[in-house]
Amino acid sequence: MLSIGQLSARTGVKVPTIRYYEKMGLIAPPDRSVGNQRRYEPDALRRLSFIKHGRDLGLSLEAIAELIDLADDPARSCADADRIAREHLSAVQDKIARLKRLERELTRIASRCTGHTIGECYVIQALSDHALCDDEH
Amino acid sequence: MLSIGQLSARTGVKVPTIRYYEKMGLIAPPDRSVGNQRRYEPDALRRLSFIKHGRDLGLSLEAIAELIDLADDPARSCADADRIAREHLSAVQDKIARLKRLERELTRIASRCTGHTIGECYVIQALSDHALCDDEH
DNA sequence: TGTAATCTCTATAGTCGCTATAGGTTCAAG
DNA sequence: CTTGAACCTATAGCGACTATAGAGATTACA
Repeated sequence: MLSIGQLSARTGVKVPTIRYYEKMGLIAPPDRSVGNQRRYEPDALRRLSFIKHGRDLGLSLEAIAELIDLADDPARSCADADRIAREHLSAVQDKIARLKRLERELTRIASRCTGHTIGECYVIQALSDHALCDDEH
Repeated sequence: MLSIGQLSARTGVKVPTIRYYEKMGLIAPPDRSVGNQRRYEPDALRRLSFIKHGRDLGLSLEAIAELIDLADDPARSCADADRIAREHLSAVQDKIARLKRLERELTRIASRCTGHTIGECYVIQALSDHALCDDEH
């Protein structure tokens, strides 16, 4: 039996976050000690690690909840889990593409700075005038 | 004189967002019509476009507020504006690097799916077992 | 002038995924 | 038995909006 602090230390998920996951229905409410403190079965380690792993990969709690449902029923088709992963992958790829455009734009803006006064500052000028941009954003 | 709806249409910033920016102190409270509706000078177009442009580049409202302060005082050194842009640039670059690692991992996970049942699903297995991952995240 | 459609007003609550705080209780070690 | 750490609940805050409700203003047209 683990206290919430031990569970936290072993999974790297902070204590208030574990309680938050419980409230959100991602982990089952555990048994309590006589003094009303949470006591977890070792099994909780696996489930919480699953959640943390998904979060580290950037999945939403909603997506993770869906995957937990799936994982609990090994007979079901894998297609849904696959779909969730692929949808997330394409969201990540979109984000990368957008950030790369921003990176180009910011590099261009920052590199033109002549180091003098605001009146001549390219950063400010570029923000004031969209026409100075390389592409649409 | 522009109504808030006209200002919104011309800048692409939604009406409630304009009011939100006003409450946050990013734009000055405009004059009002007899019936208490906001009426903007054409000048507001420039300021709001500046804000929108910064947001599109991913700057925080705080950073934008700082830049507005700078822009209003053309005699000051450009160094601060340059610093803000460069700091943001390196945050963007960090984000790109992290997302690329996720992309690799997700691609790997999703591509191994055999299309059968959850019991064999690599997506679920990978989430359950960190040891299946290629790198730390 | 009337009326209808659209626009605008304020205030408040919700979004996401936590994190922080306050004020109290329980536990484990010495 | 005492101390100090860990734990409890409930609530508020973060950033940057978005949505809703219920009321009032403006505009276009007949």
